Amino acid sequence: MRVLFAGTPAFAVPALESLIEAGHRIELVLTQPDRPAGRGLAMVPSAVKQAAVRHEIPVYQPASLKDPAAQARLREAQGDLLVVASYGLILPQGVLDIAPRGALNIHASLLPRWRGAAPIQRALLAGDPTTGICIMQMDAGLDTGPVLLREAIAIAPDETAGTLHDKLASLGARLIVAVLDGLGRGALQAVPQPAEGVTYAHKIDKAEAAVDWSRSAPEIDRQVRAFNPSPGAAARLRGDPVKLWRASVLEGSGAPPGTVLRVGRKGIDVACGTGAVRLTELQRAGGKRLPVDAFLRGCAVAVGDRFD
RNA sequence: CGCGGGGUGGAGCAGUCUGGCAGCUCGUCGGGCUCAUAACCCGAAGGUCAGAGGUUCAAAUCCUCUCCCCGCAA
Repeated sequence: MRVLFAGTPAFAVPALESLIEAGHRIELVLTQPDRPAGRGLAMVPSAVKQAAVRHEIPVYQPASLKDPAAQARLREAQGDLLVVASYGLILPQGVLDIAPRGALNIHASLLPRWRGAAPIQRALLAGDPTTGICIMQMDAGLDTGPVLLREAIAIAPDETAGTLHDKLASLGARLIVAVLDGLGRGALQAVPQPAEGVTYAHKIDKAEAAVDWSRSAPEIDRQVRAFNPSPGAAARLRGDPVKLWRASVLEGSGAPPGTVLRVGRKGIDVACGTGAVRLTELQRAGGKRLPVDAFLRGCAVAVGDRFD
């Protein structure tokens, strides 16, 4: 099939590549404009753009798709189908209608739960036992269209946003190829989303990464996992910023939240509002992520110290 | 030119301000001792102090440039 592909971050790359591998012809890749990012604010092309360039596929990076000129450009590409994966721009109806076979979206949740921008992190933060991928037909709403194919996966107890992202990205890649195959044979039926169980996965705000020690240990553990590898659960030890990358939940203590209860090579145990967490991988500003024993060798932490 | 921290035996760090013996906690190797939850004692090996140039009697330390890593911000 002749496909127009719209995507931006790393999540969309496996889908793009498996479509290519399955023999579909990618006429044009839409991705967000290069942005100043990282230290020094150098202009950085999106992960999808980098992949498209590797495969020598034309790339188009309009600032907005409302622009008639942009829509004309899409029409010229003459795709049968538009495939969207984490593109990051709202598609006006005019764009959704641009390909004869419509527009499909790869969404990383079991719709209608976690419609929106950050389904992976939201599922982890909420402590969901499962999540998955839905391939849906796009309509004017935010992730509201009927679902063509869906598959669930379990969220492991030690799952992080990084591991879950990778699993879902490859699942999405597999399912989108399956859907294109099914469409070709007319073998798929779109199922409207249930009205019950709708939740929204709002974009992650950096402030949410700050650890509030008065919360329960399981909540803090989920926060650590949801924000690994980005942006990292942010804590302060004696006033200095420290990122928490790995933790586990322990029984409670009675000490004021944030108090260091024990320090050892197995971890730094810290009291929470309810229960306690054992920190096993952390990072100081300017330093790298370190397992707790290495961390302690260069940064003295004593029982009674406070995280705040 | 967005702001800032950093690169020192295999790991993590101190030492740099104020130039003057290469240091700490571990790891590794050898020995000893008890054989007791991560043991303890003794000893040893292992360093172009990121790289290049400069200042100096003398540079990890001061000056200039380059490379690499990271925190913040976006």
